[in-house]
Amino acid sequence: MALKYSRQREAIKEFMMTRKDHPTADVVYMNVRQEFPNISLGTVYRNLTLLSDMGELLRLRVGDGVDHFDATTTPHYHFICKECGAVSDLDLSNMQSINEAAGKDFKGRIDGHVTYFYGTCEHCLKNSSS
Amino acid sequence: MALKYSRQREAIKEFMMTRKDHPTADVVYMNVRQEFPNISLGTVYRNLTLLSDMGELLRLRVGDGVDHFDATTTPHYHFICKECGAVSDLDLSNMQSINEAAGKDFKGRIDGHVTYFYGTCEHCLKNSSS
DNA sequence: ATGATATCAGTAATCATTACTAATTTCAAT
DNA sequence: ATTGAAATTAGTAATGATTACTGATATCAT
Repeated sequence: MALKYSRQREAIKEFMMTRKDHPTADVVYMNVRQEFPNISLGTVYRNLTLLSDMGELLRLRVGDGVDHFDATTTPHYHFICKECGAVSDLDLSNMQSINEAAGKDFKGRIDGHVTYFYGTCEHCLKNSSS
Repeated sequence: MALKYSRQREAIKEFMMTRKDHPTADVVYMNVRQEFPNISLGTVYRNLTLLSDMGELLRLRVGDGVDHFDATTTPHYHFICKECGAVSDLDLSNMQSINEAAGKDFKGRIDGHVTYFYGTCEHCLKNSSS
């Protein structure tokens, strides 16, 4: 029941802290394998899920069919490039007001929202003009 | 290349028009089977994808791991109940302004956004108070 | 009617993720 | 330091949603 220390979990956590590009489980796996060559993908998934459940990570479902993970747990918004699929952070303050706007004329209770912005990233804009 | 009529596709389209609860492929399958007992799940998926690609349906990835489909293609927002998973429409006008707000200090181009509101639906609120 | 081709039913394959199991690691109590 | 219960792991199998394949059938312009 009690949580026990594990080197693998610590390595996953540390790797996530170094990344701001919201990697997928597979990317985490490939990278942590450099330190733990025998780590299994299941261990990566289990720990990413555990850390997400504990609130130390965010699990992002950006609509590409693969889960992304984010070590920045303070509320913020994300941008997804339609060209390359890259996920990046947006500098946009929390829009609590839209919860209330959505709650007008709605019978249930609205606790929060998830917003993803879509478009073309800086890098792909440059490439398409070539 | 040219699109040909098919009874199955028409039945799927008609079924989708009668529903406002954003059914999954499996739900469509179970229902259309009453009229076409031999229809296959692959046919349902292929047509739902085709109709989505043509813009006659919306494919919603609400974060529960299963795609939902929506015959209302005019822009609107959705609510997902955390208790029962039901997906419903919200009467909320389009918030184009948040695209511009998000675009401040952002180097790429933002074309649009997807927002899902989460909470507890009217029905589950009633049940939890028992 | 006929022929080209889009679509179908049925089934197999794919892909991300989760579950299972025997072996290993952690860690509190001795 | 040793022990032993419980958590964690590596490896692999299973799951579930979706897509791809294939030979047969339906559509439709000629």
